[in-house]
Amino acid sequence: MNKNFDEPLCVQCNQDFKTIFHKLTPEQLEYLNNVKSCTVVKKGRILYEEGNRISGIFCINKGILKVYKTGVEGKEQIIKFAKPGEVIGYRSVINGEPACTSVKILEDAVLCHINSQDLYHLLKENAEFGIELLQIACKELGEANNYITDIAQKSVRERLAEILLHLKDEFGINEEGLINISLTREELANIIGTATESVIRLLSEFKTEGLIELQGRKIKLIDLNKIKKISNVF
Amino acid sequence: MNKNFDEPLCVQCNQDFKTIFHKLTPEQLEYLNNVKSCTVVKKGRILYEEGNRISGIFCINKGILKVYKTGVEGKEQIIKFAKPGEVIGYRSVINGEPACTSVKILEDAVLCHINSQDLYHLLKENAEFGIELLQIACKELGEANNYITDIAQKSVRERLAEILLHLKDEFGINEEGLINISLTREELANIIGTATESVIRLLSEFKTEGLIELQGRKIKLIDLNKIKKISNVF
DNA sequence: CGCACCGTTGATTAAACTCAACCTATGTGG
DNA sequence: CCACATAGGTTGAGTTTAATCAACGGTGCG
Repeated sequence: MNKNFDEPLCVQCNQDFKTIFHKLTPEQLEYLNNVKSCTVVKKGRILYEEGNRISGIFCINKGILKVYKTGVEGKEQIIKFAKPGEVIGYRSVINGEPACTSVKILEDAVLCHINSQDLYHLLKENAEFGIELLQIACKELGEANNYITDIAQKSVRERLAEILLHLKDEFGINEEGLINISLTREELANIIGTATESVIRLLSEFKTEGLIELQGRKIKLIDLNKIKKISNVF
Repeated sequence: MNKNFDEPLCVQCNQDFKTIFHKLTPEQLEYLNNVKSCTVVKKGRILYEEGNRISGIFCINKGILKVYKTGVEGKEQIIKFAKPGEVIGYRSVINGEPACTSVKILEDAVLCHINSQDLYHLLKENAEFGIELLQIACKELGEANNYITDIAQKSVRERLAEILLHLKDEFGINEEGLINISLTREELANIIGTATESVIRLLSEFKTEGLIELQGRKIKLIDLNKIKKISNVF
């Protein structure tokens, strides 16, 4: 962990990304700024693993994180990605349980750690903040429920189309129209719950059908309407 | 909606089931008792449907409810069951969104409705209560994440074994050892995300293998260890 | 250079879905 | 009271989807 960098200020970060902390009073935000501790974490590092006890939550100032579970025979299931402005680890902290997911850094990150006690201090002092966190949890819960229904009912082809649309919405596209996240074929497979080979085959099908363009790990969506149609979302 | 019955008292219900309200002060519990409105709802009735605006949450005093989403081509995906002491609908209320699930009464129920405003009143007055609700949401979120991993990675056989164990844990067994919930084969299929016929075939396989006994819709688990082994949970 | 990781393609296999038929119990209306 | 409709349960056959297995090429790195 490297400390030779400019620690982000909570006030600034909160403005840039609209975090869960935006209902804090200026004094509370200042408190948060004092108690947090920031670190730079390099791509490829594992932040924590399923089963670890974690001492607090992480607020992301920079980078992209992969949150995943390890299922049958070590196969990874990606639960979500986290990006600047988002917090991870709150589920375990709130329930006082070991982490139920592992977290890996996909892109060099700046993370701020907030101790459980400090988090609870804020939660008890400011009910609005609690409601804010509750809203985040409920949003994730809704997404999880949607995803359960998708995996249970849709074909791999439908799910891949849907995930491509999600990734575009979540990470946006660059000047060339490529989605701003680099995932291996295996990672794509581990989001939608299929085999790597199936993803490869479907991607090249999509490509020959003129729906997408591929540049290594970067994907460009060409025919959004057809992709939407395939994905079966309304 | 029938009003000719003894409305449950929040104090009593809270003792019997340890609800999310157990961190309320006696005064707040009395407040809750005054603002809630109770109804008897018969088996088979639909409480609300996906897309409906709901005006508050429901606390279950009696009965069993099925919470489900409607997926591709109208196929139902069961998200969870709710039983006495639990609350439903909070996700939509907290996020100010229409319901993302439908709810059907599986067994005659007594439900208490709490308005959004009254809920928010309590949330703002008592931060501990907010944390309590947050804990429920986080617990459900953890379960949902587990379930995503299961559906994505396990076979139908494994999932059926797992669900049977879950149902036993959640609803318990009667004097004869039968699990205390009656589900159609189709409903079982709609939990694990498979076809009705597959459930039927697997149940009769389990039966011939001596793992379970069947009495209509009631199921008795005989060889717990083997079922656990099949389910792949540790 | 040689190893490790990733991506790709083909062939084969297995799991599970779909379709169809039929049975039973239950309830309804004439 | 019977005839019929409905819903749920079961079984078999055939088909489809996607997983698995295997081989191979490219790339980057110590």
